[in-house]
Amino acid sequence: MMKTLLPALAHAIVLDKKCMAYHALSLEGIKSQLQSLSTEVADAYNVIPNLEGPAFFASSLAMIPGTPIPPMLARITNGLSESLKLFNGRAFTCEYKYDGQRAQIHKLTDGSVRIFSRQMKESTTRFPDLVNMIKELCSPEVSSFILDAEVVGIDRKKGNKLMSFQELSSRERGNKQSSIAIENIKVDICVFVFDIMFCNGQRLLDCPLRKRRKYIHDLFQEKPGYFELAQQLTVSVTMLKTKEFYSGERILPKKPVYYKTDEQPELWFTAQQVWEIRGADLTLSPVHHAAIGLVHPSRGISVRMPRYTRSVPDRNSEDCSTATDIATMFKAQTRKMEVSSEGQE
DNA sequence: ATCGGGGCTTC
DNA sequence: CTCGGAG
DNA sequence: CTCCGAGGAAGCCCCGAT
Repeated sequence: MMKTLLPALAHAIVLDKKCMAYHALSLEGIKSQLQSLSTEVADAYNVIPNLEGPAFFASSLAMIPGTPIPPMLARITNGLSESLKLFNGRAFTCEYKYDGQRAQIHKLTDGSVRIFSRQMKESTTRFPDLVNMIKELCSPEVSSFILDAEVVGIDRKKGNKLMSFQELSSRERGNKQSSIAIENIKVDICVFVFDIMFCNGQRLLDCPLRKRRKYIHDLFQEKPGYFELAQQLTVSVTMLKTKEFYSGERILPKKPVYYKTDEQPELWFTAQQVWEIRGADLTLSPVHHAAIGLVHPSRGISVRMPRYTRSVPDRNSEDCSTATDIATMFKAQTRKMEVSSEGQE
């Protein structure tokens, strides 16, 4: 109840001590003073949720690695349209919601690493493997930090397949005194880091997410299946409308037989929208099948560095570029060195 | 030595 | 985690 | 709208009964 009790206590103390010249203020003035007092203690609690000791009352508040901070929590919306409204047309970042367990990872100035749960309880003894990963993958110049991450169960024998929350929770717990034994861990974990709140004595919460992401990227070495940055995507409104459009019955249960590709995407859609794509070049591809057989017997043509430009509503799917069109475009472009060197195969 | 339930923690 | 009441 | 408590599923931990 810290968000209720703390402001109340602060009000009581200040009013009792008559620290401010309240008699000189209007009622509205007093209210506004108390309001800002509430904000101040709430801010302090968000950095030092531990009311013992002098740190909480220090004038310059700083996080202290080893003392967990209240986690930033998600808020539920009614759906995409409501989220969209909140961002009011601006691009925003989406992040994959991993189904695991929240972990606030601290590295202390003495070199030790400690893990805290969403409820700010210490869970270091449950994750000795995570502690080792951090020590291994953190740049030596980083003396202290606080990271926000999701720990997910992972099956390394099945191509790093992520496991369900239930499987992760079947992992041993350990207790305050003793860590679980690293040798007979039955559920491996991968850590997906999505934020860094503090690093080398510096509070980072006030700098943009983009920048915090870059800090993580620069200060840690990623290791697939062990320590990864959370997957994210910055989305424009055009893309979102496309995300809404391709839903429901427009998602197909399986690949239609007349779709000629070896690609194995997660979803298949009906062909009903024509998109304009801009690219740097057309290249011969061992993977993609567009215009296969027209410029090379076994290779198709792909777009190098493709970017979505716009959808073309006045064309239906039968009116998009054909294999012949693509072959013609490929032959017309000036840079086509692969053709001459590999065309003889 | 083994089992089961209450306690605790996660989501 | 979700839900709903209090303010 | 924010805060907070109630309540639920699932799993490990621990301790007392057998």
